[in-house]
Amino acid sequence: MAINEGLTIGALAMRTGLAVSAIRYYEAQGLISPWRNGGGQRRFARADLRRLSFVMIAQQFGFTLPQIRAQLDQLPDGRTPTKADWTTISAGFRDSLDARIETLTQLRDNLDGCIGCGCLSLEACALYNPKDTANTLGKGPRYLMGDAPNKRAR
Amino acid sequence: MAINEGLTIGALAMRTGLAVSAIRYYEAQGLISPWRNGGGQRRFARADLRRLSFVMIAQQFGFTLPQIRAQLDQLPDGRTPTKADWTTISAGFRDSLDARIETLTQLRDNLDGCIGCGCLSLEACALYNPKDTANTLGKGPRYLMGDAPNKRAR
DNA sequence: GTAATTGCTAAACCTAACTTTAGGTCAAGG
DNA sequence: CCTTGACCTAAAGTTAGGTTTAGCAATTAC
Repeated sequence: MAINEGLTIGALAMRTGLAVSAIRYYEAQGLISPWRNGGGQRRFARADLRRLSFVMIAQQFGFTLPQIRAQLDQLPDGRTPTKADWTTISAGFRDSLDARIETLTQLRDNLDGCIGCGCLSLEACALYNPKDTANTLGKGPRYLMGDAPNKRAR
Repeated sequence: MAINEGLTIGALAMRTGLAVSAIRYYEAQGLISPWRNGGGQRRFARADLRRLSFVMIAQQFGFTLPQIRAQLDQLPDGRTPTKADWTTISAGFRDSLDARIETLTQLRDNLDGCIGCGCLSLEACALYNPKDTANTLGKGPRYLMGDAPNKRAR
């Protein structure tokens, strides 16, 4: 009943909407670092609410957990992050998001051309060499263009 | 050496850039239906080049294989698809892509607001209730909002 | 003081979209 | 004919991002 002992994992789960198991998983991935109480149970700082919020938003933006971790690692070490700290790392979203929107828009415009010409064929279609790597994120044939892990390297 | 016996899987792989294993997998998923030669090997129609092109583009757009299959199933049954057939099913892309661009744009605009106010907190941030389901596609905590498979339904 | 919650760990399971492996078969060149 | 390279199947492995299960410990409520 001590006032400042931190949040339990259940409380954090309720506040964030995340599953308890997800929070434990995020800890395993280094996204949060709770301390332990006398009985070995996790206790979380209130600032972790915000950290998890950041994680959830970043996921909607398509970032992977390692990428999100990299962002979070830029937060100040010893002290609780300030509003300004969060604003700084959030700004990175803006750029990434702009880039993704532009990529999609280009894709759409290429498609417009293709629908117009009816091509959709390997030889002629601009869609086959989109210069972005948006599709590398877990979708599609993963070793498309020469990044096979050990092909012929045996 | 017969001229019109169809493409081998290796030839198709080379022409599309896909791995042989991926092509077999696509057949298992019902995306293509090669016939077999006397020795039991797969032989593909030239139209399958275009089918696979379609698959690859659709993946870049974020469609799942079942969704792509559904699109392909709309192609005419007995005959080789015409330019017009392809144009028709490609048009569906356009709508989907427009929708995704708009979703991302809204997300970005919400973020702008959040960066401005510095909130990024659960209580106040508009980002926590984005009405789209873009994030349901294999990312993030999958059973966030009451669609748990058998929770408490035991 | 004891029962019901809640928490703990480790390991297994899940999905999508493939790849890899193992153990054979087919086809083409010399 | 015989070797080499392309092909075959079935099953297991891979990655990301978690969930589920099992068996046990700590907290909280009465």
